Amino acid sequence: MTRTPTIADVARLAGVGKGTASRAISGNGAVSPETLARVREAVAALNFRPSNAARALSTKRTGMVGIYVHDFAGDFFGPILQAVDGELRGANRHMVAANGCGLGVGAGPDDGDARQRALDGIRFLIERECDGVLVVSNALSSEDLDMLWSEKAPLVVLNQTSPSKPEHCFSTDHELAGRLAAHALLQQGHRELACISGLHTAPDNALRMAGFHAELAQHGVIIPPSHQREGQFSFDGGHAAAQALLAQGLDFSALFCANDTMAMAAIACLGKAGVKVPDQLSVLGFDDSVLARYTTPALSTVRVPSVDMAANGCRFLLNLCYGLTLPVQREFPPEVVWRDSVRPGPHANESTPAVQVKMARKRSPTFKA
Amino acid sequence: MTRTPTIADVARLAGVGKGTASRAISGNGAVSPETLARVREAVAALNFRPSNAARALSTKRTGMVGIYVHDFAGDFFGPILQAVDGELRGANRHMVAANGCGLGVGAGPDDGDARQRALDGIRFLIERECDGVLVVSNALSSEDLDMLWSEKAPLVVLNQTSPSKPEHCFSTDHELAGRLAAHALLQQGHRELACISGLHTAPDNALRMAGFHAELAQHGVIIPPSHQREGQFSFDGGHAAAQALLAQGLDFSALFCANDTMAMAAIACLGKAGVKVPDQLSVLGFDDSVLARYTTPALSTVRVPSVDMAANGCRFLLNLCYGLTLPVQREFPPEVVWRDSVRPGPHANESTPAVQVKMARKRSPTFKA
DNA sequence: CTGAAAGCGCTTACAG
DNA sequence: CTGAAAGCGCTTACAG
Repeated sequence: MTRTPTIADVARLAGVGKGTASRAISGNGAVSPETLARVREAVAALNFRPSNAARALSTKRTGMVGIYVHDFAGDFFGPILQAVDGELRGANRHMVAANGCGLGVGAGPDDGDARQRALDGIRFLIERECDGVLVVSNALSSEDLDMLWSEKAPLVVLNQTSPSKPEHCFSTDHELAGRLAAHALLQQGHRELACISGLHTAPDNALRMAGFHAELAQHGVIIPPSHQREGQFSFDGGHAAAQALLAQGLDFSALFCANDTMAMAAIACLGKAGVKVPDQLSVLGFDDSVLARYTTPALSTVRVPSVDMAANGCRFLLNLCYGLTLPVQREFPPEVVWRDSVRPGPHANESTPAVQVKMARKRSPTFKA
Repeated sequence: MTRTPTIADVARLAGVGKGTASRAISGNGAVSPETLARVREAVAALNFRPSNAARALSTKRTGMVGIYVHDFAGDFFGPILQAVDGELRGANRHMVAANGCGLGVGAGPDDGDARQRALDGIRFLIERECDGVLVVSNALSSEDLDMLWSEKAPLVVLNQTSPSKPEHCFSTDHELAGRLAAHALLQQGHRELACISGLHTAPDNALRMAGFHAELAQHGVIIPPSHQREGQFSFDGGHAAAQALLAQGLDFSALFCANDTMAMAAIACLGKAGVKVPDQLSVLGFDDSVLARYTTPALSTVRVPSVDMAANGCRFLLNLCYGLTLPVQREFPPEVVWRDSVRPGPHANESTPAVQVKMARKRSPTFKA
């Protein structure tokens, strides 16, 4: 017969009941050693693979967990997907991914609003019967998350926190990270600054920039509105923002970009305009993505451990969905990494202002695993 | 009741049989307009969503198609995943992705061999009951593909061709693309060259480099072995290769890199070493990935329409698996795109050699859609 | 056009 | 420890 074998075939060949075969194969329920061996033999002989659909129907678990990201391209998401897929396969589950961009042939990345696309993408995953879903989006409010948390699939959010379910959120301290960025620039003697922020609607961006400006203000430096631009976290946006900044004249010695993608584009723009980085202008990135080591010059940046964050969030979800007890960790401290794009600035010889960055560090509360 | 509604609930509420409700909901089979309306109402009232698991069990289709890529990160794969996901969602199917890197927590990208990981990843997708699978790998031989094609799920391969099932392969003409690269450099007056190839085991790399060298040879230029390095298509590899090249002295005027990732890393390496691109050295990339516009200087490169390729391959698979008739196209001509990293070389004033690149262009045979 | 019934391939109480 | 039976929620011949 050419038909794919079912568990009934296995049972028959092994000379046992279907129930026993099932228990032997799935490992749920006791079977005698001899029976187990016979069933195993039959499985091997027939090259039997249990049907996931049938299993899903009777157990009400599909073994798949979904992940929603805004976008599959980009240096930020790739490594996260990689990490999640790794964890899942390690746990013998699998990943189904959705993103907020592709919704049919004609849809470009920008039609419809990002929030609705995120909601749709996540619901798609839930309707497809994922046992749990991971979301990394910056278009969702706390209320949106609350709504999502009331649906049937367990959901953990990455790169964002929410007061209502802090234990389901895995994020770095973006505010602290922003302070670290400010501190880095100040410490190098820069006080005339410009910055390119990400999407103004994104919570991580808001926290990051708030921390950045707060730390600056604490040391008496403020950035005039004309020197604050928004670059939507994209290459194009970063490039345009840098261009606009440049058009006003180069009366600042350092530029902070809210992610490495924009920093790379800014450097490209600067290069084209003939301004040397870091000789004439220092630029500091954010994320420490794969790009950062290989821009020209190599990017100094503040690193956030996004891969760890994703891996741990995923393990937490796995524990939640399948009753596992994988180790999960909740601290993902940002840190600045120095490469070649930031040089000492005009105020480098003044006494470095004392910084209280460390104060801002707070231990996160302990949760039941 | 808080139980999720089943089709039986819908049927009861609509006052019809389960079979009728099923026909009305799925659209398979005729139903009278009135019945249809009543069923629709019931569906809406109960917020009914059919169970995919149950459907899969009876129809033997899961509605998911798998895609295997070596790696989720990287500027090449991201846009491909994006395109495939878009096509699939447009067709109301969904994507499950696997990659060759993550196989459990401890596994790094380099343990085990790439071929085995590709085979495992693809089988994983098949066992998970994907209705079809898309593969983009450069670690598989024609024999491997033949073996895979004998398994149950229809499989289409991207970025590679195979003689046994050409209609199931969607690729650009890598050999021609390599010729184009050579032509571009020659035409700009470069005759002393160096190159960084990708993985030597990868078919696309082999074709590309063969075309490159063949075209060069046709015009009397050959690259000494010392000036040919291998960079595994990665940032790190490209950087190391550039470093090795530089260590030998700068006796060449242009460098060809077999992908943009390596080109970006090479530029970074060059920059660190104080050699100016393109003033002292021209560099030509390959792919025209998202990075190419934003390196410093912006990268001249040969573009391969990988997104089109992925989208069309996916549509072909969709047609195959679900009997659809989506339009599919099979020509993905490479072309060189000029930006700022290549400048006229020392032989720019000599008569440009006549190039026969166009000859190499061949129409692909026509297949039944 | 419609309903009743069988079946898809597993798992899981329930008896023994 | 094991078998027989019912059930998971759909779809699809089969009659009518």
